[in-house]
Amino acid sequence: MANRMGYLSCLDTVKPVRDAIEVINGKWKLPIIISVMTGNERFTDIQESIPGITPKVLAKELKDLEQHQLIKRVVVDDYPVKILYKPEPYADTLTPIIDALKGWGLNHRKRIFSKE
Amino acid sequence: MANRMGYLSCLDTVKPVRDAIEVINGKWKLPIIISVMTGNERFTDIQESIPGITPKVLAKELKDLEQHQLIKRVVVDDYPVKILYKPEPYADTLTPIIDALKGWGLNHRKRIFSKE
DNA sequence: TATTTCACTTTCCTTTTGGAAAGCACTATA
DNA sequence: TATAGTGCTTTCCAAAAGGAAAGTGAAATA
Repeated sequence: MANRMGYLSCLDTVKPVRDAIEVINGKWKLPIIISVMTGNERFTDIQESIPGITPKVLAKELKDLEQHQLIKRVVVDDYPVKILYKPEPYADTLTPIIDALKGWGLNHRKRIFSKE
Repeated sequence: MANRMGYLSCLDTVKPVRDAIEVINGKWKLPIIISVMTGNERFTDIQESIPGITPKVLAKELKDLEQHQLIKRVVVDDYPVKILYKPEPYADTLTPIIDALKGWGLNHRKRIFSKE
Protein backbone atom coordinates (compact mmCIF):
# COMPACT_ATOMS: atom_id res chain seq x y z
CA MET A 1 0.00 0.00 0.00
CA ALA A 2 2.93 2.34 0.72
CA ASN A 3 0.57 4.78 2.35
CA ARG A 4 3.16 6.22 4.67
CA MET A 5 3.05 9.98 4.52
CA GLY A 6 4.78 12.41 6.81
CA TYR A 7 2.84 14.33 9.39
CA LEU A 8 1.41 17.75 8.63
CA SER A 9 3.52 20.59 9.91
CA CYS A 10 1.74 23.00 12.21
CA LEU A 11 4.78 24.79 13.59
CA ASP A 12 3.71 28.11 12.08
CA THR A 13 0.96 28.18 14.65
CA VAL A 14 2.38 26.01 17.40
CA LYS A 15 5.57 28.02 17.86
CA PRO A 16 4.07 31.46 18.48
CA VAL A 17 1.31 29.96 20.62
CA ARG A 18 3.95 28.33 22.77
CA ASP A 19 5.83 31.62 23.05
CA ALA A 20 2.66 33.26 24.33
CA ILE A 21 1.90 30.41 26.73
CA GLU A 22 5.37 30.68 28.24
CA VAL A 23 4.68 34.26 29.28
CA ILE A 24 1.15 33.88 30.63
CA ASN A 25 1.28 30.28 31.86
CA GLY A 26 -0.21 29.05 35.09
CA LYS A 27 -3.41 29.70 36.94
CA TRP A 28 -2.52 33.10 38.27
CA LYS A 29 -0.82 35.41 35.78
CA LEU A 30 -3.85 36.44 33.77
CA PRO A 31 -6.05 36.93 36.85
CA ILE A 32 -3.34 39.17 38.33
CA ILE A 33 -3.05 41.20 35.14
CA ILE A 34 -6.83 41.53 35.02
CA SER A 35 -6.90 42.72 38.61
CA VAL A 36 -4.14 45.28 38.05
CA MET A 37 -5.73 46.48 34.82
CA THR A 38 -9.03 46.84 36.66
CA GLY A 39 -7.28 49.31 38.94
CA ASN A 40 -6.11 47.35 41.93
CA GLU A 41 -2.71 48.71 42.83
CA ARG A 42 -1.90 47.52 46.33
CA PHE A 43 -0.59 44.05 47.16
CA THR A 44 -3.41 43.33 49.58
CA ASP A 45 -6.09 44.60 47.22
CA ILE A 46 -4.82 42.41 44.41
CA GLN A 47 -4.68 39.49 46.80
CA GLU A 48 -8.23 40.03 48.02
CA SER A 49 -9.56 40.45 44.50
CA ILE A 50 -8.37 36.99 43.47
CA PRO A 51 -9.98 34.27 45.57
CA GLY A 52 -7.59 31.58 46.69
CA ILE A 53 -4.29 33.24 45.91
CA THR A 54 -1.68 33.17 48.68
CA PRO A 55 0.85 35.95 49.32
CA LYS A 56 3.73 33.69 48.39
CA VAL A 57 2.30 32.93 44.98
CA LEU A 58 1.25 36.53 44.40
CA ALA A 59 4.72 37.85 45.23
CA LYS A 60 6.35 35.40 42.87
CA GLU A 61 3.97 36.02 40.00
CA LEU A 62 4.24 39.80 40.37
CA LYS A 63 8.00 39.47 39.93
CA ASP A 64 7.54 37.37 36.80
CA LEU A 65 5.09 39.86 35.32
CA GLU A 66 7.44 42.72 36.09
CA GLN A 67 10.27 40.95 34.27
CA HIS A 68 8.09 40.59 31.21
CA GLN A 69 7.26 44.30 31.42
CA LEU A 70 3.56 43.71 31.82
CA ILE A 71 3.32 45.53 35.15
CA LYS A 72 5.59 47.83 37.10
CA ARG A 73 6.28 48.06 40.81
CA VAL A 74 6.24 51.65 41.93
CA VAL A 75 7.61 52.73 45.30
CA VAL A 76 5.96 55.95 46.45
CA ASP A 77 8.17 57.74 48.94
CA ASP A 78 5.59 59.17 51.25
CA TYR A 79 5.73 58.34 54.88
CA PRO A 80 4.82 55.59 55.09
CA VAL A 81 6.27 54.22 51.90
CA LYS A 82 3.61 52.87 49.59
CA ILE A 83 4.07 50.23 46.98
CA LEU A 84 1.86 50.30 43.92
CA TYR A 85 1.56 47.89 41.04
CA LYS A 86 0.53 49.45 37.76
CA PRO A 87 -0.06 47.96 34.34
CA GLU A 88 2.53 48.78 31.69
CA PRO A 89 1.24 49.73 28.23
CA TYR A 90 2.38 46.31 27.00
CA ALA A 91 -0.28 44.70 29.18
CA ASP A 92 -2.93 46.20 26.90
CA THR A 93 -1.74 43.94 24.10
CA LEU A 94 -3.08 41.02 26.13
CA THR A 95 -6.64 42.32 25.90
CA PRO A 96 -7.60 40.23 22.84
CA ILE A 97 -6.38 37.10 24.63
CA ILE A 98 -8.26 37.96 27.81
CA ASP A 99 -11.42 38.74 25.86
CA ALA A 100 -11.21 35.50 23.91
CA LEU A 101 -10.70 33.47 27.08
CA LYS A 102 -13.48 35.29 28.88
CA GLY A 103 -15.92 34.70 26.04
CA TRP A 104 -14.97 31.07 25.80
CA GLY A 105 -15.19 30.54 29.56
CA LEU A 106 -18.63 32.11 29.73
CA ASN A 107 -19.89 29.92 26.92
CA HIS A 108 -18.24 26.82 28.36
CA ARG A 109 -19.98 27.29 31.68
CA LYS A 110 -23.34 27.62 29.96
CA ARG A 111 -22.63 24.49 27.97
CA ILE A 112 -21.75 22.51 31.06
CA PHE A 113 -24.78 23.62 33.03
CA SER A 114 -27.17 22.89 30.19
CA LYS A 115 -25.81 19.37 29.74
CA GLU A 116 -25.58 18.10 33.25
CA MET B 1 -6.86 60.15 56.50
CA ALA B 2 -9.41 57.29 56.43
CA ASN B 3 -8.42 56.44 52.90
CA ARG B 4 -9.22 52.79 53.21
CA MET B 5 -11.32 51.65 50.32
CA GLY B 6 -12.16 48.11 49.36
CA TYR B 7 -10.49 46.50 46.39
CA LEU B 8 -12.08 46.64 42.98
CA SER B 9 -13.93 43.52 42.03
CA CYS B 10 -12.80 41.90 38.81
CA LEU B 11 -14.51 38.56 39.24
CA ASP B 12 -16.71 39.12 36.20
CA THR B 13 -13.61 38.66 34.10
CA VAL B 14 -11.42 36.56 36.37
CA LYS B 15 -13.94 33.76 36.83
CA PRO B 16 -14.62 32.91 33.18
CA VAL B 17 -10.94 33.34 32.32
CA ARG B 18 -10.09 30.82 35.02
CA ASP B 19 -12.72 28.43 33.69
CA ALA B 20 -11.08 28.61 30.28
CA ILE B 21 -7.58 28.22 31.67
CA GLU B 22 -8.62 25.07 33.53
CA VAL B 23 -9.54 23.40 30.26
CA ILE B 24 -6.56 24.43 28.16
CA ASN B 25 -3.87 24.65 30.86
CA GLY B 26 -0.32 23.43 30.50
CA LYS B 27 2.21 23.59 27.72
CA TRP B 28 0.71 20.93 25.56
CA LYS B 29 -3.07 21.07 25.18
CA LEU B 30 -3.29 23.89 22.67
CA PRO B 31 -0.41 22.57 20.55
CA ILE B 32 -2.16 19.18 20.42
CA ILE B 33 -5.46 20.75 19.42
CA ILE B 34 -3.69 22.78 16.75
CA SER B 35 -2.01 19.64 15.40
CA VAL B 36 -5.25 17.67 15.31
CA MET B 37 -7.12 20.58 13.71
CA THR B 38 -4.36 20.82 11.12
CA GLY B 39 -5.21 17.28 10.13
CA ASN B 40 -2.84 15.05 12.05
CA GLU B 41 -4.84 12.02 13.11
CA ARG B 42 -2.41 9.35 14.17
CA PHE B 43 -0.68 9.24 17.56
CA THR B 44 2.77 9.17 16.03
CA ASP B 45 2.00 11.97 13.60
CA ILE B 46 0.74 14.22 16.37
CA GLN B 47 3.80 13.36 18.42
CA GLU B 48 6.19 14.17 15.59
CA SER B 49 4.43 17.42 14.77
CA ILE B 50 5.02 18.78 18.27
CA PRO B 51 8.73 19.02 19.08
CA GLY B 52 9.63 17.84 22.53
CA ILE B 53 6.44 16.05 23.50
CA THR B 54 6.85 12.55 24.93
CA PRO B 55 4.38 9.71 24.38
CA LYS B 56 3.48 9.65 28.06
CA VAL B 57 2.48 13.28 28.07
CA LEU B 58 0.70 13.02 24.74
CA ALA B 59 -1.36 10.01 25.87
CA LYS B 60 -2.42 11.80 29.04
CA GLU B 61 -3.30 15.05 27.33
CA LEU B 62 -5.29 13.29 24.61
CA LYS B 63 -7.42 11.69 27.31
CA ASP B 64 -8.02 15.07 28.95
CA LEU B 65 -9.01 16.65 25.65
CA GLU B 66 -11.36 13.77 24.91
CA GLN B 67 -13.07 14.25 28.25
CA HIS B 68 -13.66 17.90 27.44
CA GLN B 69 -15.11 16.88 24.07
CA LEU B 70 -12.53 18.77 22.10
CA ILE B 71 -11.28 15.73 20.22
CA LYS B 72 -12.51 12.20 19.71
CA ARG B 73 -10.64 8.95 19.62
CA VAL B 74 -11.86 6.82 16.75
CA VAL B 75 -11.06 3.14 16.48
CA VAL B 76 -11.20 2.02 12.86
CA ASP B 77 -11.84 -1.73 12.67
CA ASP B 78 -9.77 -2.60 9.70
CA TYR B 79 -7.09 -5.20 10.08
CA PRO B 80 -4.97 -3.91 11.61
CA VAL B 81 -7.01 -1.72 13.86
CA LYS B 82 -6.26 1.96 13.37
CA ILE B 83 -6.70 4.66 15.93
CA LEU B 84 -7.49 8.16 14.74
CA TYR B 85 -7.84 11.38 16.66
CA LYS B 86 -10.25 13.88 15.16
CA PRO B 87 -11.30 17.32 16.29
CA GLU B 88 -14.83 17.67 17.62
CA PRO B 89 -16.87 20.65 16.43
CA TYR B 90 -16.40 22.17 19.88
CA ALA B 91 -12.67 22.54 19.17
CA ASP B 92 -13.53 25.18 16.57
CA THR B 93 -14.71 27.46 19.36
CA LEU B 94 -11.10 27.68 20.49
CA THR B 95 -10.03 29.34 17.24
CA PRO B 96 -10.33 32.91 18.56
CA ILE B 97 -8.13 31.99 21.53
CA ILE B 98 -5.55 30.30 19.33
CA ASP B 99 -5.52 33.23 16.92
CA ALA B 100 -5.11 35.74 19.72
CA LEU B 101 -2.25 33.76 21.24
CA LYS B 102 -0.60 33.28 17.87
CA GLY B 103 -0.77 36.98 17.07
CA TRP B 104 0.55 37.93 20.47
CA GLY B 105 3.36 35.37 20.32
CA LEU B 106 4.47 36.56 16.90
CA ASN B 107 4.56 40.16 18.07
CA HIS B 108 6.28 39.25 21.32
CA ARG B 109 9.07 37.51 19.49
CA LYS B 110 9.62 40.54 17.27
CA ARG B 111 9.66 42.76 20.33
CA ILE B 112 12.24 40.62 22.07
CA PHE B 113 14.54 40.40 19.08
CA SER B 114 14.40 44.11 18.38
CA LYS B 115 15.30 44.95 21.99
CA GLU B 116 18.12 42.61 22.72
C1' DT C 1 12.50 -15.67 10.99
C1' DA C 2 13.93 -10.88 12.23
C1' DT C 3 12.87 -6.35 12.20
C1' DT C 4 9.79 -2.54 12.27
C1' DT C 5 5.61 0.03 13.22
C1' DC C 6 1.91 1.61 16.08
C1' DA C 7 0.00 3.18 20.19
C1' DC C 8 0.83 3.34 23.85
C1' DT C 9 2.37 1.97 29.27
C1' DT C 10 5.57 1.71 32.95
C1' DT C 11 9.15 3.15 35.94
C1' DC C 12 11.92 6.40 37.89
C1' DC C 13 13.22 10.74 38.83
C1' DT C 14 13.46 16.02 38.80
C1' DT C 15 11.20 20.35 38.57
C1' DT C 16 7.46 23.26 39.15
C1' DT C 17 3.46 24.70 41.33
C1' DG C 18 0.83 25.47 45.02
C1' DG C 19 -1.04 25.67 49.75
C1' DA C 20 -0.93 26.45 54.99
C1' DA C 21 0.97 28.76 58.55
C1' DA C 22 3.92 31.68 60.81
C1' DG C 23 6.86 35.45 61.06
C1' DC C 24 8.75 40.12 60.42
C1' DA C 25 9.91 45.12 60.03
C1' DC C 26 7.60 49.03 59.74
C1' DT C 27 3.88 52.34 60.55
C1' DA C 28 -0.57 53.79 62.27
C1' DT C 29 -4.15 53.86 65.30
C1' DA C 30 -6.69 53.33 69.84
C1' DT D 1 1.44 50.69 75.35
C1' DA D 2 -1.24 47.27 72.65
C1' DT D 3 -3.24 46.15 68.49
C1' DA D 4 -3.79 46.19 63.60
C1' DG D 5 -2.46 46.74 58.81
C1' DT D 6 0.95 46.45 54.85
C1' DG D 7 3.92 43.91 52.00
C1' DC D 8 5.92 40.77 51.96
C1' DT D 9 9.46 36.24 53.33
C1' DT D 10 10.29 31.81 55.25
C1' DT D 11 9.51 27.06 56.20
C1' DC D 12 7.50 22.92 55.34
C1' DC D 13 5.25 19.93 52.62
C1' DA D 14 2.06 17.73 48.99
C1' DA D 15 0.60 17.37 44.42
C1' DA D 16 1.07 17.93 39.64
C1' DA D 17 3.72 18.38 35.58
C1' DG D 18 7.15 16.83 32.92
C1' DG D 19 11.22 14.26 31.02
C1' DA D 20 14.20 9.98 29.79
C1' DA D 21 14.30 5.49 28.80
C1' DA D 22 12.71 1.10 28.25
C1' DG D 23 9.18 -2.08 27.41
C1' DT D 24 4.89 -4.29 25.38
C1' DG D 25 1.74 -6.81 22.32
C1' DA D 26 -0.10 -7.24 18.09
C1' DA D 27 0.50 -7.02 13.35
C1' DA D 28 3.05 -5.85 9.04
C1' DT D 29 7.03 -6.02 6.38
C1' DA D 30 11.69 -7.78 4.60
